Amino acid sequence: MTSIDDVARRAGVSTATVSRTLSGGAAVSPATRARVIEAADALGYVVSSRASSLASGRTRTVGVIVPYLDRWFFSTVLSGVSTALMRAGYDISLYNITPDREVRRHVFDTFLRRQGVDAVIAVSIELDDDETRRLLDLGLPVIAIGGPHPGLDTLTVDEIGIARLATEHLVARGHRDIAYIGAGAEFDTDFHVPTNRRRGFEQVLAAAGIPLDPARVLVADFTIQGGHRAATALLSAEGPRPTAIFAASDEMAIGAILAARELGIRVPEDLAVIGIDGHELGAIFDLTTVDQFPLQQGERAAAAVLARLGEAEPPAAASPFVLTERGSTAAAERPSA
Amino acid sequence: MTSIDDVARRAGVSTATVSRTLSGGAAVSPATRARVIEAADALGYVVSSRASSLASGRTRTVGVIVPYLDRWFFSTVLSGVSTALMRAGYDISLYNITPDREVRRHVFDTFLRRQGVDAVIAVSIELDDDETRRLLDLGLPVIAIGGPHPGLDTLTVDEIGIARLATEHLVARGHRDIAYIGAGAEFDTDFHVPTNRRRGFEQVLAAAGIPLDPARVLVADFTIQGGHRAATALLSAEGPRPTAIFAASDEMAIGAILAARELGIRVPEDLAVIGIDGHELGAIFDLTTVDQFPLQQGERAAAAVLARLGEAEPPAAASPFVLTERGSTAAAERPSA
DNA sequence: CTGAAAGCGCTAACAT
DNA sequence: ATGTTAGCGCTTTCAG
Repeated sequence: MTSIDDVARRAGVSTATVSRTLSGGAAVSPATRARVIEAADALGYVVSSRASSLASGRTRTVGVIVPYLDRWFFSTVLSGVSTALMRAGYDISLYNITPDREVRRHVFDTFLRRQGVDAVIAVSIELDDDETRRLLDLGLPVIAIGGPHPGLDTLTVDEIGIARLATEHLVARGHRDIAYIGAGAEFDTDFHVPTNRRRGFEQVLAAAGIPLDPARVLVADFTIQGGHRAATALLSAEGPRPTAIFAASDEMAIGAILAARELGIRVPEDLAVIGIDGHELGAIFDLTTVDQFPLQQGERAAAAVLARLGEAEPPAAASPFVLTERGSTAAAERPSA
Repeated sequence: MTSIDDVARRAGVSTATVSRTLSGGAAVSPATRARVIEAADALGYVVSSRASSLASGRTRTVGVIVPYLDRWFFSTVLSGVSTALMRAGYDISLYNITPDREVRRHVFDTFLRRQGVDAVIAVSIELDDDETRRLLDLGLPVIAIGGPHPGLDTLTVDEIGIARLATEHLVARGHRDIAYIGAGAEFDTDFHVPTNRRRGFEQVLAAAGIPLDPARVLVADFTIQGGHRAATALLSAEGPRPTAIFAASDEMAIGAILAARELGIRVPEDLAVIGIDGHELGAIFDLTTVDQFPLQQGERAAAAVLARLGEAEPPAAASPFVLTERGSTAAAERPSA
């Protein structure tokens, strides 16, 4: 391992000058700078970030906490975070926390603290007060995606607005018997379940004077399988069928479409389906969705962190979302009562 | 930030003793040990791993390189790696490399070297000779998943065996006109494309005396969309249709099933479909597959790394795979000529 | 079994 | 503009 001393010796300068040259900041004469760089290149020198960080206090590493690695939304956000952080020359320390309290505490109390990260990004994690405090106690910039997180710097999308947009799309097409698949009234502490989506849904129904039948609100876990299960139950139940389904994630919406197909229910003629997210599979299922650009959310979180670290401009305040209209909500043939 | 000095002072011992106690290794009298631990707990002390690693040379961090973060196989493997490493108290430094040569070099030359990792795990990455050398030059244990990687310690599944198993399943059911969707003859340098799967497929056909029509070999990118596209082309082409499709990944197999459904082709009556991987969506599509347990592959890679670091026993040599039979390959009604 | 002391490789004053 | 000199917080000989 070639060290800074080797470079200094070869360039005929002090280690301080090498450090100054390579860290960019301080003033170094063009001639010396050239010599140092030549020496560093020749020797294939790369700073040891642990030594550097021990001396400087900065690690150029950000801790990223995610609740799931193998679910589309989270891995897409992570992908965005990774790209943006790497571009800025930052390393990422990855922590996949589980619902297990033990594991979570261990991450907050041990991993994060010993590793010495410059900041942390918490992706859609439901934190209790204690955990929030521990995070804050790190004394670092903490950016959370998907709030609300009282006390934390949170990057939110307008969940209510998204849900309203989707619901309005359905209502505008004449649907009055709309089922909702998403988070229930209860709370999932494992990852942040946007109850606000349900709220937006309810607001629009109320505004349109449509009474909400509690039996039309189904709980599922945001996966294709979960949506499939919920929709199968819903669509094969006795009594009148809803004319539309609003799923709080595209994956559940896709599950619902699959369930409908299996039951011989045509989408969109017999049933309109709309989701949220902008999932890459949306196109193949011709799914209308409200895209919330998870990749960009990750990039924005990274940008927010870099801004807090003085490395960049803060990103724009609000995360965008747009309605992507596809075939799953084409005009219904069987408008409801 | 409370440091080792604080703990030493409070326990009335030297910092050396604190270090010895907390690192487990050396002999410390029970009485002192108790005092040290009490002091450390009381102060909420956590070692600074950068200081520790600077002094000891060990970082308890392993670098994990993946080609994709947002594809099921890779994120599932990563999930397994993460779980196992975390359980062992190791941190993970995540590097999502891209096809871009620049980015890749930067990861190998700069990120990995400056960060000071104890080992690296390369998940299904196609490395050229130069990159392999750079990795080896790190002087660290390097475990690759999905080879072959000449020169690297590689965890492989028996790709040929997997493909043979899947193909034999089809042949045993009377299929003689089988299409293959997977890697083409050419090479994808971005991520490791198991050409061996095609080879296993061909071997079984040859053994069964079934000539392989080159038009039956389609190239796709291992995604649902890719499989959908390839299968749509295949199934809507002029001339006789194959009676079975062997897709080199479950995602492509699912894409094929979706394509078949759209074309009104019944699975499995008109078309049998088999995939490889053990994808979580397999059940919902009633897909027969050869499961290769990606989560466990990740865990095994982590175990292999820990073994090389002297932290555990090496995992068993061969990665298991099993045929999971579902409805997509139930007896065909239209046996081919 | 425990302490003293010398670094690990770098950065950041402080000089010059 | 550049060199000198303290450390950063820990581990590890080396003594005792």
